[in-house]
Amino acid sequence: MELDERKLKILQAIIKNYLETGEPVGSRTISKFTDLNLSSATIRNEMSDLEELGYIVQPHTSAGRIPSDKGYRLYVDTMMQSRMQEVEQMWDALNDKADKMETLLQQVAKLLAVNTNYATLVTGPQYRSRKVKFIQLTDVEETQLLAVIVLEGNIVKNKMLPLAAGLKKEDILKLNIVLNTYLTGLDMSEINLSVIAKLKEQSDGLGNVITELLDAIAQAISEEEDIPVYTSGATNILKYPELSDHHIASDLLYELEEKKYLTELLNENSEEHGIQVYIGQETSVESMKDCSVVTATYEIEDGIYGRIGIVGPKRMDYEKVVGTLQTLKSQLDDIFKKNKE
Amino acid sequence: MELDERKLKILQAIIKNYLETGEPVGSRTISKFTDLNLSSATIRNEMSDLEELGYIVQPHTSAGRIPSDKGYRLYVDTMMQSRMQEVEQMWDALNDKADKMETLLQQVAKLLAVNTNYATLVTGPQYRSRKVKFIQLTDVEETQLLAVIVLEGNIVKNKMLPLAAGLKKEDILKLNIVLNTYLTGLDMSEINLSVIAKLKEQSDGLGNVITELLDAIAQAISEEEDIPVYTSGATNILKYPELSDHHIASDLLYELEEKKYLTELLNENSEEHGIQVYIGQETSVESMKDCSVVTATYEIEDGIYGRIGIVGPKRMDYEKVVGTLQTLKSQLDDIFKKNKE
DNA sequence: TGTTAGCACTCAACTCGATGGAGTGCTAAT
DNA sequence: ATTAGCACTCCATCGAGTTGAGTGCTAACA
Repeated sequence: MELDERKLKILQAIIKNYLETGEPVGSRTISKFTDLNLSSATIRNEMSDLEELGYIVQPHTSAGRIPSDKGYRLYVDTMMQSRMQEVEQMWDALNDKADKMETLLQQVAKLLAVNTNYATLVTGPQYRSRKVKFIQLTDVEETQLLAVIVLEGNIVKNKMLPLAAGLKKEDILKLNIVLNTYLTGLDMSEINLSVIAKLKEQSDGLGNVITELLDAIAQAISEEEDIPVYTSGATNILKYPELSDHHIASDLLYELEEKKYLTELLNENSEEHGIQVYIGQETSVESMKDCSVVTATYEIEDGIYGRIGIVGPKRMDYEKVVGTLQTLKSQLDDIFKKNKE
Repeated sequence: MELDERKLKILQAIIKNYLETGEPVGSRTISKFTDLNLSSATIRNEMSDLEELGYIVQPHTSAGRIPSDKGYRLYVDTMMQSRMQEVEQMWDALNDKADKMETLLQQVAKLLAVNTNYATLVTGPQYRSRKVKFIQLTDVEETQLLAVIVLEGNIVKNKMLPLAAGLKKEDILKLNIVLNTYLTGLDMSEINLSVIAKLKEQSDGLGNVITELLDAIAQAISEEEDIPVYTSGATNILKYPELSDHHIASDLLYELEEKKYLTELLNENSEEHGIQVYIGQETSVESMKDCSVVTATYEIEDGIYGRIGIVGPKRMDYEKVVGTLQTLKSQLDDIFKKNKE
């Protein structure tokens, strides 16, 4: 059996209708809903075929049909055209905040959640390992030393260290020079014993301070390694009856709060930079088997990417979601490109 | 009518039992449950009295009784003794992370949530307005200027500024000196026009940079003004049937995610530094009228306080919660005291 | 006078069957 | 190939009846 033009139209109509109502849709509805001018009986025959082909399923006999994962997949793959959205306010709201990465991304997540009524995810940049760009030591008070470490991508880390007694201004100055000379451009794996030895050698008598500093730097770099995931609008999922079931909702909300497996999900197919749609079991995350997840990749710097995504019911408005993600993606790209200039 | 010894015992038994089961408790249960050796009929009479006194209520005729807000209040006020808890792991887990405020507090929230099975809140320090302690400008690259601003309480803020062309090393050095000289020890309200004028006067020709810098400083200070609230274990509330009702849970989870009114709640009675218990309508937050909230205040620095709290069903294990909060509070106090030394 | 046994009464929760409606599959006619 | 018609299925809903927990009241008892 083939999936001809008419079957496709009917399938499309079924999915569209189901997306709106959330109820199984019957043959009579389709008969009226479409402009095909076919009787419900004919539709029934076609629907029977579509079910046999695996695109739709019946929750139980004598109920209407709902799309299967395969049906959604077809819909997403073939029928989706990007729609430009009325997301002007997004742009404004974003530009306001475009300086502090953390706040920005949290803001993006929130914005997206408000606009789509789904739960949203945003990850920061996924560096493999950041390189040190700049280090600065300052004595803030008599007893406190402030270490500012700037990493690749202008990530700034601070660390307060207790100031060893007897460390003079000129010692600090010297340390600054030595540290910058030997560490700039290196990442974690490159700061090995020989580098450390050379550092200590060059900083006569200040070896113990160096050790502490290196700890701080190591911590700063490794802190960035587990990429942060920002979520928003988690409670939106309660708006969809099929997800607000006690057990499902509980698992989902927990995952969105804890973010244990979310990173895995967002790292999946990370070589693919377009828009990804995971339907039902296609996700690797157990708690999301009744949802669909749509993600997009944005570019922060050359070769460094982050992701934005939304989590919602299988019957989500794919067209709109994809459209929104696309515009948001390109806006983020713009912002980061501009920021770099 | 008086609340005699026996009535108190019965009330206590009712509450205890209700805390465990979550079900209205009847006279027969109490008759067996307590060691008073009274028949259910006698208990019934006493319960009738207790209801008249307002300590317990019937959800409907022919149901058992549940504690009223007034009943809980009495219980909390009179019968609660602090219990030292098996929270050794807490201490360890906390000490590991005791350097970065933000992470620490998030960690505390999580720890508390895991230990109590309720939703938890933690606020950072509530300064009125922070004073500037130290400012440092550095040229990280040819085109970028890094401003590090240290505020009272060792809150470090960074801001990247585009570097105006033609700004020389010695200009930056000069700016550093001028800024520190005139701004150290001032808070937002004290940086007025006359100070700004003096600054510009002292930094011949670099007035426009100053303006930008002051913007950055203002932003850094005001960012701290809306105190951050960290939450964890929000999904725990779904574990309690009386809160997992669709509407209630949805409102609660939303509030815990958005944190709109939480700050208000945590600021309430902020002059009172002990443990606070809000039962039902006693909270100012609408969405929490079916919950109880317990908060404790901890000290970060002399006169500067933060708060930890938990949100759960009215039938919460007050004894345990208060105990846990107390030990956690004193541990936090210790950590910050130590950090200061 | 305080306590208790006994009984009638109440009410939510549950079970069960009947009903109705939405939807299907099949068949025969067009 | 399409359609009208019909029997059939199954879920949702509603109401009646039942159950059980719990109360309030009264009368008897220590």
